[in-house]
Amino acid sequence: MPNPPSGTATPGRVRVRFAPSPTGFLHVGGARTALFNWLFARRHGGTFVLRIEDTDQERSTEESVRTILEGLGWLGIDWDEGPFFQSRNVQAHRALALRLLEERKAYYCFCSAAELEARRAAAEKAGSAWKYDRLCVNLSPEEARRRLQGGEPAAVRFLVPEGTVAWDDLVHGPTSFDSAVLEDIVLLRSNGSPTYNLSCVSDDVAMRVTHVIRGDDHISNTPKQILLYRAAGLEPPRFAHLPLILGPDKKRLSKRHGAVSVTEYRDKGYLPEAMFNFLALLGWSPGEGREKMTRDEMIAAFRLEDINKKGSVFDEQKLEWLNSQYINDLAPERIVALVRPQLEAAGLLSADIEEGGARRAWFLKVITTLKARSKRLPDFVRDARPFLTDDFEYSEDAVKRYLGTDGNRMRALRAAFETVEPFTEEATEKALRALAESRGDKAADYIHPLRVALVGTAVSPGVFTILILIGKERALRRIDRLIAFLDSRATAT
RNA sequence: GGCGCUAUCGUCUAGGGGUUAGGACGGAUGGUUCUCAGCCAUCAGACCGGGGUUCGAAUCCCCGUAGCGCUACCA
Repeated sequence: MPNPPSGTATPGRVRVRFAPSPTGFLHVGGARTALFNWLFARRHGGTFVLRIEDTDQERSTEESVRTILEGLGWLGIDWDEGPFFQSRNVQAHRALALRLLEERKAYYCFCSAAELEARRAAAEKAGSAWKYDRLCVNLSPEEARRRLQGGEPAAVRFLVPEGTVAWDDLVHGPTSFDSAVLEDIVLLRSNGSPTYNLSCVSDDVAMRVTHVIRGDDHISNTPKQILLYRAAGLEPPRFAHLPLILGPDKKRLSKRHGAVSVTEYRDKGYLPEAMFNFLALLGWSPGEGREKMTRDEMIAAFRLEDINKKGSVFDEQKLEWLNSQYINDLAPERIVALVRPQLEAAGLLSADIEEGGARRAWFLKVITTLKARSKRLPDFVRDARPFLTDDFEYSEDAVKRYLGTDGNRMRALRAAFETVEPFTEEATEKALRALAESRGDKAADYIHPLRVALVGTAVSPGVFTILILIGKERALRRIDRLIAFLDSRATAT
């Protein structure tokens, strides 16, 4: 049972929302925002609402909605209400704008995009910062109505009142803006569609959102929204602005930094629990140097006050390390279930290693010996290959480093192994070492080529371990194959 | 340009008027050993700069500087 909410929460039930726009995949920044909202809601026994901000009809796609839901689902971030689609609420958004219009807190603006652009260019040329010049602010309602009826298109602008706008940001502390720096923002476009700030406020009110937790690229939208709440006579929610996730160049993480979509990380073989844990630690720390934590531990420890203000670089190496930690905790059965599709795709899946199959137990042993050295799921597929098929090559590196010019040692080893019974790790190791000693060689002179014979690579788990896993019969065949390879090489040169 | 936000090891961070400035990833070295990984041990590595306040500042204040974000009839 988590402790009662700490002082940050306003009284009453916590309601938060994640509001992605479906114009692409779920990127890690968005995922982290969702995650923090989720953690906060769970911590306070509140409600997590999912709202899809699809009002940009040009760029929003259903496919994108699907991948966002898929990404959240993969991470185990579930929502209590929604998904709601913002586009369904445009009537409410418009009604709010119309109400402000009625109360003279907003006004019609007939300036066309081209006129605006011209005036802006002129202002910039003159070296002054451009802000909408309020050309239409004093139009009488009668004149506005007349021009509207005459078919002239008009946008609705919010009349920004004078004064300062301040709020106590839950992560940044007291923050304020002079409203003089704000221009009269467009609420309704000339085609009648609502703009972001209007829709956002309208929906947050409708959904009774108590805490807006979002990226700090929204800090400059916050005063506009607070002003809108005030104009509507509504109490604004609390705001918490999260630091951005950065690429290695300290710029906001984007596609040119490589993978930014959570599904890409899934496909690269990261575990959702590792990704979740890693993302939670980006900008948040529970203190005490805790790194690897369960979801419940994170929920219990989560406090907005502990979120730091500095943007954090996404360090995939650390993600990989965390992932390896999580992989290590996984039961072999779970690992098999996770890599099964890739095994199948690689043509390595056979009935006898499936659940209930004759070699199931054996295969679980293979996975177990591979576990400690695996950082990502595909590592298993790569490393399990020589256990599942004879179809593998000798790596160039292994050949260069460990293969001599003739097969004599391997011939001797093969003969020695042939008589080892039972064929155990201890017995085979003893036989190999005895053989090496009797011939005045080092054990390594046999061990390394043997590894190449067995798995084709210069690196693997302990040779005797894999030797037993592969089994006497197959091992002898593979030694034969290496001898043949060595002999053909000898005659070729 | 305007406005805003930020500033502790390479990276993620803890700490916060008096500390050997702590941990994790990554790096280096050594150990285990048949390789690599793992594991264990050790090491290197930071308070952006300048002024204040103070007996004492990385910590509080101011001023710089730098980085980032926003500056749409996108969200």
